[in-house]
Amino acid sequence: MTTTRLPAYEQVKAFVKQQIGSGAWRPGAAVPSEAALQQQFGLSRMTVNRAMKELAVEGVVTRVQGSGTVVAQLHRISTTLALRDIHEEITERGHHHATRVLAVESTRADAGQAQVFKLRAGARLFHSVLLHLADGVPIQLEDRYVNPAAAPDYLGVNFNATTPTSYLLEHAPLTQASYSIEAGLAGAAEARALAIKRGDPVLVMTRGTVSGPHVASFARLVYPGARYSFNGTFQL
Amino acid sequence: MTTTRLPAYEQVKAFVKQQIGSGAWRPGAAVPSEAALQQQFGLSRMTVNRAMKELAVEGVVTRVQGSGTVVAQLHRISTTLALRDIHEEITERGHHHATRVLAVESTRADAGQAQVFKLRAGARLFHSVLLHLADGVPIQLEDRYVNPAAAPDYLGVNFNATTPTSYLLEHAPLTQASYSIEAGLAGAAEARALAIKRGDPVLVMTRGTVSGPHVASFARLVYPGARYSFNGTFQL
DNA sequence: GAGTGGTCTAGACCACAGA
DNA sequence: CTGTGGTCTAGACCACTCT
Repeated sequence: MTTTRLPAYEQVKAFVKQQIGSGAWRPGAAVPSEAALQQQFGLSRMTVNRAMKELAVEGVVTRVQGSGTVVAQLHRISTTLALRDIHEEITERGHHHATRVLAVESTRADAGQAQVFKLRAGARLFHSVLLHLADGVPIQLEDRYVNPAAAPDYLGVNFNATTPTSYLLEHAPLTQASYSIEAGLAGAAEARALAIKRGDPVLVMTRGTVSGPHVASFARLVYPGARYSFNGTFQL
Repeated sequence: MTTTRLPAYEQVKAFVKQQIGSGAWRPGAAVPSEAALQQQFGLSRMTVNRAMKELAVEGVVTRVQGSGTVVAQLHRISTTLALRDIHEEITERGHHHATRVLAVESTRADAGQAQVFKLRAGARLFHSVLLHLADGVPIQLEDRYVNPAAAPDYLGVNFNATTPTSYLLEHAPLTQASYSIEAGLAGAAEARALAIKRGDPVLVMTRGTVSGPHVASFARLVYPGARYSFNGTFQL
């Protein structure tokens, strides 16, 4: 056998997806109740329930307790955008990752930073500026501020051996994060670091992380627009 | 009671997350087996299993059959980037959405398009160019090619009443999609349409969809960099 | 009240990893 | 072989919606 036998709940999921994909069940249409599917497949309700629950999580169907299950109105084309460690991302694609440390220092929070980190203005903040290269080509400029309370030894880290992302995940367990992706133009300093021209397009990701009680870190990640893109796929 | 009692499996999940979040269980550390948690909480194995299974899906822990469960090495900061219908997205934020139809026409596939759509060069393709506005401000320029086999009546659609995304999801059930997000510079035509200056930064999303046997559609969505960003959050 | 999904139990058998 | 997670059953009670 080349095809391993699928678990029962996967067969139910496949059946439902096939009905939807073929257009037989249109968005908004009712999906058979768990009891009906139970009969049809000769399975226990727990198994059918698992299948439908997973389809609901995937956004394929919408379930309302007491009412029923319907084919999701707008199939959310939702993919998981994984915000991964740049080192992992580069090496996984078979390239060589190197880091150039441009600055590692202790600074004082200005008014805006103080608000973001929920500290008072003038509080100590760690600051690092790193350039990440894939096979020698600049791919990400990482400008990061770190809350000393969350990672007291941050300034002593050897960033040629560990990335800030990796170090922080290890030492300041992540409880919350948010990101934003925008387009921008390279400023003079950014252009110089990334080896592009001033005014060239760049992708800017701003990322904030919370670790327990602390706002741990804020990073501005600048990617050369011509050399980097975020990609993803979605499968029904 | 302001706090509703949490389901048992949610309590188990919360406990595990709390242990990880507080740093008590570090990445790579073993998580108690299902049997142990079953004892500790006085629950059936199915319930404990559900909790751990969901944590695995969320990327909080890694499970290996026969081996055990460990705290995930790098907490994937993975959020679902939902590629939603622009109309939904704008109205949900309380703004008014309007569409300006710049072109709706039938064209012939050039070599590149033919390859993408898996058609022969010269085959018929539908083409639409729309400008989406939020409260009168241009927010997305949508340049889209559609496979007539997937949506024969595409040219007859009233795009002031329905967006192409919405129409296609309705008439060509989605089975697969892929996207790419890049930074670019506005060209002359794009700048004019979006009411920005030539050379201003733009976010460019390229999106392809497959519906059953057909490559259904390819769209190039251009957002003014200063007025749009992709955002997301992650919660442990 | 009938029908639906949400949760939970106390068992069971299996596939797989590691000693 | 023991311990682990993966799957599955045949019941059960509950919360909710709709009529």
